[in-house]
Amino acid sequence: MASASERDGRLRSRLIEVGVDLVTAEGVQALSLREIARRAGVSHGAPRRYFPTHLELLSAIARRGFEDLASRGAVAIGDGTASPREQLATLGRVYLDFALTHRGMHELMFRHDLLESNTLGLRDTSLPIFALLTDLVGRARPDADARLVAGSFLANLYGIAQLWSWGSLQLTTGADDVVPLLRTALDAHLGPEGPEEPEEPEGYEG
Amino acid sequence: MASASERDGRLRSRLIEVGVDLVTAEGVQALSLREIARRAGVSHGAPRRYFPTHLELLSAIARRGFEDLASRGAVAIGDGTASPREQLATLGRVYLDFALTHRGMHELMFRHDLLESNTLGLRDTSLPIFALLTDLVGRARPDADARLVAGSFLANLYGIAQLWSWGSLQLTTGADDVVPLLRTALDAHLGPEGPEEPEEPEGYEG
DNA sequence: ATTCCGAGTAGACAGTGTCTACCCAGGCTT
DNA sequence: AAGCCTGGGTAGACACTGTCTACTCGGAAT
Repeated sequence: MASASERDGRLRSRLIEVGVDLVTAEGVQALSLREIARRAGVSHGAPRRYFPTHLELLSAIARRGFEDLASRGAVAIGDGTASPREQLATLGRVYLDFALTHRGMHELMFRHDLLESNTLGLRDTSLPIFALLTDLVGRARPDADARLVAGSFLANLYGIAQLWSWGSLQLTTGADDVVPLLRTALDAHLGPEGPEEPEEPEGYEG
Repeated sequence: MASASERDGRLRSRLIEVGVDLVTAEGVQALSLREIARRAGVSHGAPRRYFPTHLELLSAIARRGFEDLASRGAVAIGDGTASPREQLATLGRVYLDFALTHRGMHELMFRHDLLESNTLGLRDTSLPIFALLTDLVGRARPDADARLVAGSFLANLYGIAQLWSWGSLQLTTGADDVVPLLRTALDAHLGPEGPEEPEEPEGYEG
């Protein structure tokens, strides 16, 4: 029986689950170490056995968010037979939808102190995502430096998620959903929407 | 003598200055209410006379950051005779430079809890900036919806500042400065760099 | 049967933001 | 001129936080 491995991380995964629920329901400021322990039904010192510091517990919760997001992306992409542009549009929509419906988790995922400490292993999580983006961009725009365009596009998505989530863009654009902004970012980085085949690159020497 | 107005806000502005220095020197986590009061040489209850809550003091400090950034932008723009694209490039460079050399302040300025509470009056600060951006974008790209493009471009700049500041892009792009990314974002939203005169817009009637 | 050890408890400590009672000098009224 | 009032600051309390440390206890291994 799996009693060993089961009990090894029983409280550990329970803490993470409680944290995920808590940040989803009440936001990132509710994620105090003691509150998580309380809701998990253990004393405030118990988490220390598995997470030496509060930050490491938060990192584990944030990583769950990244895994969740990556899985949603994978599901939406499917077998990956759609055009690169369509896949990028799908990924962008999935990401923005996730960011706006899981605001607390999204905020947690991109906290500076989490990202800057490598305890999260976050770079390992984000690198394949960035590689996928770079590949798609490279296929959609073979004329450009795919890493630069993919980086700028990723930053664009992130910025839209942030500015939109705190309402800085709703007032100014007057729109009631984020899709036009996503389309604008896509058009900007991939060129205006070609119907099927990509337009011939100008000034591109093969 | 201006004793009345002087003494009225003497401690108030002192607290803000201490906060600005502190966040610049030691980062946003050093901005505890009590630490600011300590460095200002007053008791921990004194700030409450001017800032009913810690958040309002932080907001006042952040607003100083916005004013500083806006003034740098205005200086860099000068009389505004340069081309819209050049002005946008200048503003982008000023913003990214500010964000990367004043990381603590930049982080404070865009904290969710500050932006979401209107105590800051931040929207009043950011609206004219966005209006300027929209105007410049509208002149640089008369064919497009200026609000959408300006919003996406602003989000792009913000995202680049964030992702770059925590190192998610250095590793992947391999570059050692942020200028290529800025150029990529500019090219994306304003079209590839025309030498002097803007290239004729395609499919533009009128 | 005894020893040992992992896992969790409980208390202490320094630090935080907020609240409240107090205090005191300066200007006002009377 | 005497007394009051009030703005501006002090100081202590309170609940809460993250971390550290001493401890307990049940079950497994020797």
